[in-house]
Amino acid sequence: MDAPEQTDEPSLEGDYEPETVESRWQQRWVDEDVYAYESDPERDPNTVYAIDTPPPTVSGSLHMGHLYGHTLQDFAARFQRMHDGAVLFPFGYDDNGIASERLTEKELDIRHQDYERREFQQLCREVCQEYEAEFTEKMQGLGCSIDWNNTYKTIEPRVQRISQLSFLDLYEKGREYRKKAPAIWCPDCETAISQVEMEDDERGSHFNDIAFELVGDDTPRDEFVISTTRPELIPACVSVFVHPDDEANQDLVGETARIPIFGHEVPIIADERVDMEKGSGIVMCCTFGDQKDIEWYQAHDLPLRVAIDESATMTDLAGDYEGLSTEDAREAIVEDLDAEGYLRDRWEISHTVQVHERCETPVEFRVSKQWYVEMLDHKDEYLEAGREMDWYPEKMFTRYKHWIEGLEWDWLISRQRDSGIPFPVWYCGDCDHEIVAAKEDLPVDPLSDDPPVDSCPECGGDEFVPEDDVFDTWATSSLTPLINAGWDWDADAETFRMEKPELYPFDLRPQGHDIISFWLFHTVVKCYEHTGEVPFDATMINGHVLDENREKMSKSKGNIVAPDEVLADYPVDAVRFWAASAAVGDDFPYQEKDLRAGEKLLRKLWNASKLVDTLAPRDPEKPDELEAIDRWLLAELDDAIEELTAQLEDYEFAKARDRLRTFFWNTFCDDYLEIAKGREDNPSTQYALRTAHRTFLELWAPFLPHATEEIWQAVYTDDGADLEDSSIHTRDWPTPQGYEADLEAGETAMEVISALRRYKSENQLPLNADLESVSVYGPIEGFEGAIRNVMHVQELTVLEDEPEVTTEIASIDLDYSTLGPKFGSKVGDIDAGIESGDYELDRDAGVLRVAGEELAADLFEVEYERTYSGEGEMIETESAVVILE
RNA sequence: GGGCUCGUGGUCUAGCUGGUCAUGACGCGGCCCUUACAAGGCCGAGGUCGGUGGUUCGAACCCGCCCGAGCCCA
Repeated sequence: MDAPEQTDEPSLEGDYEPETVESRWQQRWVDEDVYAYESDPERDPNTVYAIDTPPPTVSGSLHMGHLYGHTLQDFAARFQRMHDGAVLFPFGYDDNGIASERLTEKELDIRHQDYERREFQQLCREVCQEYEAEFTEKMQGLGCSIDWNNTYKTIEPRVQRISQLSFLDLYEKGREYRKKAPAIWCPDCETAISQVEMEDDERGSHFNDIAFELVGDDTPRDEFVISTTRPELIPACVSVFVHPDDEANQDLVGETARIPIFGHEVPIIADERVDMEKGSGIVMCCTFGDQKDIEWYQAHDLPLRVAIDESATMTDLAGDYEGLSTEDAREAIVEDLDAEGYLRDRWEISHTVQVHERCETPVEFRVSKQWYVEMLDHKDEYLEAGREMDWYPEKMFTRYKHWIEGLEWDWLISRQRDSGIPFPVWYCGDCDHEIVAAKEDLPVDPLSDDPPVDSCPECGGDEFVPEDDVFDTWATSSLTPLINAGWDWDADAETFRMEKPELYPFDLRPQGHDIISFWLFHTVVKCYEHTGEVPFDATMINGHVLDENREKMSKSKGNIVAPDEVLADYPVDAVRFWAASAAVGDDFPYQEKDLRAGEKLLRKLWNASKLVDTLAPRDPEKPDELEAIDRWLLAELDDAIEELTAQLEDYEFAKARDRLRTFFWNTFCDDYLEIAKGREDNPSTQYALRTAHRTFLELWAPFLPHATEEIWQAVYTDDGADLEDSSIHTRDWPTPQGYEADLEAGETAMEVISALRRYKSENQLPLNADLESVSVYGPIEGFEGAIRNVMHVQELTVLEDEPEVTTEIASIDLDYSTLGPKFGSKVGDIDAGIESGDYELDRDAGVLRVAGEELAADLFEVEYERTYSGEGEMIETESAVVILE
């Protein structure tokens, strides 16, 4: 076999070679800025389509989720670019955070603690650059129409400035506060973390039954037993709870208990949050064992007893156990309880504990000073904002709704970490007064920079303590629309303004369904508070890519499919065709056979293009009058354009894909092209062929950008034309041209053709075998030539009258949709009457009498069975009768 | 434990504002080299629409319960 020839120029020669074609176009699209967005603040926002893209963590590898998510966005971007003009499809790199911190330490063999934060961040930026470049290359290999001139990195100073501006704005609006409150805490990382960063893990442990004595003389009993997995928390015990319906233990309510070993006394309180099924039904409440302890602490105004410090070491409250780790203290306390007779039982269990997802350390709940964004008082507004957006699919709105309705805590935004974007805040060393940075100074790092004042405006003190916390990563990720629109503080005008106001609100927020409650929700909160506007017109929720067996891909299962491997075997366009197969929002499996279907389509498109090229000149004259068959094709094409446009506007990519494939493959290739082969010198057909072919390329362009570009450039552009103008992707989306045709006749003709094909197939005749004489009874006016030609019919007769047949009633079809409401429960009797033949058909009156009722003509249809008694063989189709002799 | 979503031939799916032969693709079997494409074309087989109870003249579709899967939150 010959080596495939390197094709540097687009051409229709030979077979389609995606491996050379696809990379060539990817390169040229980027090099020649085909997808560049030019901002014009004066532009009408309605003519700009802007996508707020998700910023992937670039130090990680590209996975199928990236590929799928961006491909969906690209369908929308490419369609909108053709349909409605300017499109912004930006790209964001998320490398602000612990992942890049670790990466930098590893890469440079350093510890971040040895550097000033600002210096270390500079090192991070340098290290991340390589990863960004690599990620960019991989993304460009997906063929998405991203504008690579419009990118942002969450680690860059511009983004730091916006993040800090956001903090200042919310602070000034009174939407943020610093408060001592319980927070989820990782004792290994020594930071507060959010709920999102926790995960469940199954761990071995022990249940310990511990006896508590009652205090006082006249007590209902001497002692009771509680069960706990965390005996080291008994020095932190602040109360004991009993369920109000727990009759067996009701006598304890109102009494006072003494804590063994430590001796302090706590009240016994009734509360319905007690789980009566667990252990003795009596539970201790500590500072803090779990989230329920926090609820109780808040609900019953309990005191704090902090026995565990930020590094999971016992405090002085733990008396003799001070300085021990929680684990050592647990063992020591159990031993001592046992020695003193308080330990009544102990057995091994396995249970779920909540651990920090990053280091797998079990979390603690600690009281510390943290920054919060107030949210609970604006829940209604955020819900309303969600309602104002269009949701694709609509059903996903309920997730957002339930999330907001279930919110119980304000948003904790401070993290005790080294890497990240610092809070632009200092505190007065004397009075703890909060001093925030001046907007024009941002970005600042309080660890390196001085506060904007010389003395505390509150007490006059001149010592300042820098805040060393950094923002939660979502505090920055939730600003992507503002980053993309260039939101900033205008010091002269003393107001916030956007560099590209025409983009905001954005047209589309794409989202995985798993992070609706984080990314989308937090973005709505932030942008709404800053601008008073809902940041998105619409949100498109994408599902997850599962493995061949419909299971979630995960490293531990080892069932991950890497995009690199897929793209090594299949053309990008075939992968895109697969990506378009699922309804937006549904999870769907990776299936290799679907990729083969895409490959077949590319081959079909290529081969059909070659055929069209041999049948018609590239730019034929438009004839004054089109013939019926050609007008029919173009009228059908008009219908397809109309439907596809509506589907793509509604993000119904799967429907659009199937509609277009069916029309292209079955109607155009199987029906029309076969007919056109016999009409190659006909100017009407030549014109229709070219019009349809150009239109098909345009309609396919959002789905199959590489193949359509290759064919378009090979056939319809002049050499050396500027790609920005000549690319198929910058053309106008097709609109219906108003072709009128006898669609019924076209449809009937196609039925006749397929009936003849079936006849040949069933009689094992070649499809190009001659048929001597064929008669047709049915509306095929204008299509006689086409039928004769494509089916090789020597003599075609159109019958004026129905052929000689003896007819017999085969069945009577009822129109149940009107019959049902009209006759209700009589329908059963009517059915039975027809079934048994017990009815009377009055042809003169046009009515059917059955079961004592009279049905008008519009309620039923009589189907006849025809028996042909003439010469030859009769074939019936939906709307025609065909006779072969 | 709570909420949301999903369950349709061997596989992936359409249909789900109720109307009676349930759509298409892949796979499978048979036939056909026809003025692009045999990696094509034509024909065919294959379904208790997860189970169950109900509403209705009529349920894949609406409602209840159960089973299974996924996501989110406890």
